Amino acid sequence: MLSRKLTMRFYRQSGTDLAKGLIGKVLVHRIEGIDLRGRIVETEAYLGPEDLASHSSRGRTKRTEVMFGPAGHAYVYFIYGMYEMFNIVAGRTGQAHAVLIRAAEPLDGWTADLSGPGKLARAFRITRADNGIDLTGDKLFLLGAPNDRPELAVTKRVGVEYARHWKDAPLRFFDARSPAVSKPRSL
DNA sequence: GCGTCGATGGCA
DNA sequence: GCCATCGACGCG
Repeated sequence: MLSRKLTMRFYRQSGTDLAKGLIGKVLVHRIEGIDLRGRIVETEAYLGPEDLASHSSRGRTKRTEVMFGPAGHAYVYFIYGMYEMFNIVAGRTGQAHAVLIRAAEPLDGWTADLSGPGKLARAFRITRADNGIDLTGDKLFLLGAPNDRPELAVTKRVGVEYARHWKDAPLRFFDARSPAVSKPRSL
């Protein structure tokens, strides 16, 4: 089956629906004529300013600016002094929904450990230089996978214990059959 | 196989 | 001071 590039229309779903919908899709980074490719197996949804776990809950700042923009763009930020995190803006413009890509399975015989958001971004060579780029372009983009039928599982998000009543929200999604999912498979 | 902890820098 | 993390280390 021919895989088509995901469109703006697809990215305009709510953060929750996009996070679910991205499981099984293929992430591609075209770099120096080589395509790095991985099958996404784990995501988390962040639901805008009211979501206390989302960076957008602190309002619109230089860092969070792209999250408030149109869907289908990369939001990449730096954390813990050494990791980049790759997110995809979702929903309607101004809604500031986003999906964190947490894990993937490497394709094409690529041997890389993509089990965790820090490791994934590093292996895919995604950095803050990619912040704000349009994911319907030819550099960094996603492909559909028509025959891929992941077994969807849900838990609370990782590392958001500070987020008060949002900390236990069931917004982490993963393919229950994938060995590449990062640590916890239940609450 | 667990829990704990240090690295390391941008951000509000 | 706090982090949407990771890997090294100590335990027994």
